[in-house]
Amino acid sequence: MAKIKGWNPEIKRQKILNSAIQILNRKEYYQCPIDEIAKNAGVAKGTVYLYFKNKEDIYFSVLINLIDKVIDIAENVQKNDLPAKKQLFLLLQRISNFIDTYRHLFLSIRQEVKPPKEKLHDAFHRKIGELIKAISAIIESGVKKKELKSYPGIVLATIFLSLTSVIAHQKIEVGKHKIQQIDISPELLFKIFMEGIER
Amino acid sequence: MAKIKGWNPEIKRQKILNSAIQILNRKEYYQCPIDEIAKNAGVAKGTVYLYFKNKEDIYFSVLINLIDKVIDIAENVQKNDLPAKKQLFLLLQRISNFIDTYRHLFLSIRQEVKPPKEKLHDAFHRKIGELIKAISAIIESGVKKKELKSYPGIVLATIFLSLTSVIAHQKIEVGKHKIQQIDISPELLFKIFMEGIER
Amino acid sequence: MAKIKGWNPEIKRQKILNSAIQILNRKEYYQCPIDEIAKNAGVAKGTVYLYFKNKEDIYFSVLINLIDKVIDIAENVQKNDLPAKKQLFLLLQRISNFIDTYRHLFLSIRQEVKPPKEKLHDAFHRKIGELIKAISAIIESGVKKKELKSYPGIVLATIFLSLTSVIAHQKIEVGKHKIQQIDISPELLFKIFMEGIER
Amino acid sequence: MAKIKGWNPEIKRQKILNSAIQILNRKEYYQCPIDEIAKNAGVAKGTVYLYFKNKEDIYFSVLINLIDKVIDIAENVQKNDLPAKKQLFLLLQRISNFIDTYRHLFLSIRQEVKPPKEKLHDAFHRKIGELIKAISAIIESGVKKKELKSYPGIVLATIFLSLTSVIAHQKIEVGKHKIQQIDISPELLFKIFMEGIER
DNA sequence: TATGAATGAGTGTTCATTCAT
DNA sequence: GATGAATGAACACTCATTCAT
Repeated sequence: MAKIKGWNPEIKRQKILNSAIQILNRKEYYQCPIDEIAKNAGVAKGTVYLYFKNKEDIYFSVLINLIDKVIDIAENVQKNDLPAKKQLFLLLQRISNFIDTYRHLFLSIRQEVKPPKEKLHDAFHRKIGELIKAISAIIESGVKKKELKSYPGIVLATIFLSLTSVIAHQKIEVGKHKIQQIDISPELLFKIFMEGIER
Repeated sequence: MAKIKGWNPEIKRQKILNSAIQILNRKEYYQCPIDEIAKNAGVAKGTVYLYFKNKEDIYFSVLINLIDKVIDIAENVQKNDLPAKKQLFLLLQRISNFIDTYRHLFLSIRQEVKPPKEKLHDAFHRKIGELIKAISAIIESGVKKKELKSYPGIVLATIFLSLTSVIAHQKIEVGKHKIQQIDISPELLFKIFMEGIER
Repeated sequence: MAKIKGWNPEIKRQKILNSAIQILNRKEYYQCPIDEIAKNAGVAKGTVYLYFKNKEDIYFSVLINLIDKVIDIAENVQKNDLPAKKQLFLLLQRISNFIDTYRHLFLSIRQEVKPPKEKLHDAFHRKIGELIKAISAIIESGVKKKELKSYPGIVLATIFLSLTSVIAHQKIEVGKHKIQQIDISPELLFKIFMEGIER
Repeated sequence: MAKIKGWNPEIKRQKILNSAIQILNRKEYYQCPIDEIAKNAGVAKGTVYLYFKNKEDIYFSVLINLIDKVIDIAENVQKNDLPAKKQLFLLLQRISNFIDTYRHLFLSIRQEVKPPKEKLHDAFHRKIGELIKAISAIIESGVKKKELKSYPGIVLATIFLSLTSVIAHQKIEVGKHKIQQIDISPELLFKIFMEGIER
């Protein structure tokens, strides 16, 4: 039988991926049975294995998918012809919003370190590299335009990314009350990143 | 009669804890069977349950134990009567060394977000609070002495802690080669934190 | 698509149930690992959990299944248009035979008292109620026809059921010799139930 | 060191036994850890093993202890020089009261059938035999005095004992309501045993 | 005699993965 | 391709029993 006209395996793959993103954003990896991801995607368990090699593959695909979204944000920000400083602040704000939705997974990205299976992890790290590059591009344009001090773009991008996790740790509720009373606004964070804390 | 002369439960508890620290620093929580932790500590599985309520209890005890070590570092640094700035830099260096040994677990600390059991997690968060306080103390003394700009100590401590994870992400080897070529030294990181990046 | 043609979950469920009946009839509940029940049924341990929620579910399902068999006996006996007295005797005989095969489980039925999980136990007790009703029906027809004294059917059914356990305790072998030399035949038991022992 | 004057191992044994009776009357055998029995008796776990060979030994000792109490009841009743019928009724009443306290264990006695270890079970069955004998004695005196029909005492005693379990099954609460509405009083039960149900 | 820390076999349950349909 | 029944390895946790003190 010929393929159904217009049938696209990518669509179903994405459906499963989106389901996985939801589930994995709620709980730890080991608390997310494939079956739950499948049901949530409206497909059978076996179907998941037609699109992903195994559970880890799903996991890293989710992370990569998420990083892609952040890369998109960075690239969109860069298209503006605002000053680099403004772009960077905009980026921080948008990532901050992004984190509101994907906090748990976002922190997973930052945390992921030791992979059982090399291949998957390599792809993941290459993707992280891409993200750093995308942020780096904004920064380096700022360096070029003398808006920013001339540190290597990659270095600053790495630090910038690290700062975003400050945002992610805000507003985490424990029990029924926030545990950290302080709210570090993107504005404040950005100011400190720009000006430092030394008098 | 009851307690055997010289028997000390804390010693064995610590032995198990140290074993758990080793194992949990190597792999994810769900990949660390209690049995492995026990064997590694030189005791039987059942013995672990004499000292810890369950696996989660071990996990959070490990994290708390680790945070305690960092708190110790911070408190020791503070005892010097060096300028706050120097203290802060010293702290960054020492945490950097600390991370060399406990990288994976250290990142777990930063990442820990969704706890199944409230009680354990509350204790964990209180401990994180203590750590922030300890770092904050150093910073506030710097603010008082006009070495640092007058931001709230807790805010800066939170950001400072976040920066340490930049260190943790350095030098992560994937496969047989570093994935990130850049090396962000504590010196560089500190300079940026102090002076900002804006020209 | 979904269900394979001819696949019938009831058949496999029953297969597992029958296996469980065999095993549980031989030893105490806590001495019957799920794994043994599974192997005996020719399936894997995991398969058991596709058909039963947990071990208790198996246990109560077994008991209910067994009571159903006794209810069937009672209902079949009632279909005869023999006098109630004859029916009652027939019932005693048939239950007596039934007990030969399911002695241990039959005594479990009588003994079951303290349930950890309400739901399962409720179903079990409802089933016991059904059995009492079925026996009661025979007795009440006898009361109506003035064959029997006019006690409430449920009362007499309860007592009747209790008498059957006299049968169950017969012929229990301990070591290699019967422990109770006496044999109380269904005939004798029935006679006493009918006529009493008072002179 | 000499034995402490008046120290009696039987006293401690009995203390443990009483504790075990309490615990085992509440839950199933397999749900009663030795440790709980020990704590409840105010001794250490190890101590239990100085007085009992293993858990089964405790269990059968408990049952035997309980049967002894019923034997005592029977023997006390027999000492009266009431008519056998009155004695039998008295016995039923007293056992009924006894059951109020030891219902769960009492039903265990009736149910116990398949023992893993021969020796312990033999002792148990011999004790059951004693009980039957004690009840039998009352009955046979009644037979001799022509109060009762001349069935073998053992047979009637066995049936009599079986009837007591009707009492035990009364008033069992399931959820929050009695499951069996009927209350079969000792009086009614006795009347039926005496006179039968045939018209 | 008494203790209770230590043991490790045992078991209920979960869940990633496979494969016949 | 899609399904979901079947599998069985894996693992947390319990608890009877032992034994050094």
